[in-house]
Amino acid sequence: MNVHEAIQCLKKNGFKQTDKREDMLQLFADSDKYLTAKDVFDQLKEYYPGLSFDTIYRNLALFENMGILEMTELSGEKHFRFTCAGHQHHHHFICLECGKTKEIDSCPMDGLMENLKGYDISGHKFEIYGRCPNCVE
Amino acid sequence: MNVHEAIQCLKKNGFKQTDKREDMLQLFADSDKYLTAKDVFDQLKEYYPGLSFDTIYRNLALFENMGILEMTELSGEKHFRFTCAGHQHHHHFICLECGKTKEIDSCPMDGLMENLKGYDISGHKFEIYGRCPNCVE
DNA sequence: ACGTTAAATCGGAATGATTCTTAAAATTAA
DNA sequence: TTAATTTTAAGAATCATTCCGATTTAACGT
Ligand SMILES: [Mn+2]
Ligand SMILES: [Mn+2]
Ligand SMILES: [Zn+2]
Ligand SMILES: [Zn+2]
Repeated sequence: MNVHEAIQCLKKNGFKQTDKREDMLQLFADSDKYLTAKDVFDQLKEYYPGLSFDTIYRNLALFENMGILEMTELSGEKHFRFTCAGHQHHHHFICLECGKTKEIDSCPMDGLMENLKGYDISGHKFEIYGRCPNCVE
Repeated sequence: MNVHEAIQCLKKNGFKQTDKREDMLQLFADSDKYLTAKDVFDQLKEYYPGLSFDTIYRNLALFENMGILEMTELSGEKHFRFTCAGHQHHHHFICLECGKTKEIDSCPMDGLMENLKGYDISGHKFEIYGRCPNCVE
């Protein structure tokens, strides 16, 4: 998924193409990082002086609903990143300093379902936290 | 860890034994569930009509600092449960309806460290979400 | 190009969980 | 009994997020 595909996805579902949406998506496309609403706001604010937080939150929620962004909650804040696509289900190491991620290709759910008969599984979360080599120096 | 041990842990560190602390701990000891501050408040409120939210939050934070409770954040709210001890590191299935947990004895970090050379790993989270057999009916 | 309309944005107010304050009253540990 | 800690009270503050009414804009048909 890239910015262009994301925009097409929006239009296909009756949502409008706006400069702010494009710029928000471009931010994520460029970064491979988990960003908070504030991160996004701060970066777009330079180009859109009158920017409202509502616009950020509304669009982040929209993008998440559309499957364009994926979200995780870290220390009480929602963090978003471009949805990983193109290969199989996987998980992430997340740098708590810069938000950068590294893919973990295995999924701990593999071979675990037989232990959970009778349970209705709606989701799972596997994340590794720390500092990436860059942030370690 | 049980209520008695938790109380000893508190006293050893200069904190006092109070009825409310005992009752809070007993709630967790009895339930094997993740509870929110509100859950705890609502249950204790019956016995302590003048109970303050401040007391709940203060003691939950204290218990967490002491390692008596463990915490996870689910949809923006802190959830606490009695710290699992007595056997090796493990993870949990968490029922999103009633908070009940089931132990998952494997850890997805096993054999994963060689993929993360150069990373400084400070933690990880593996949780499975859904409905427990009781809540499925 | 123009008008219509639904969608998007803005600015600010509201929300909800949590934390913090200060002072007085209650409880605990010695 | 005394001193230290805990709790209450009542509230204010914080912070991320959501909601609202008014205004602007993108998309579509003419
Ligand atoms: Mn990925
Ligand atoms: Mn356990
Ligand atoms: Zn980093
Ligand atoms: Zn359940």
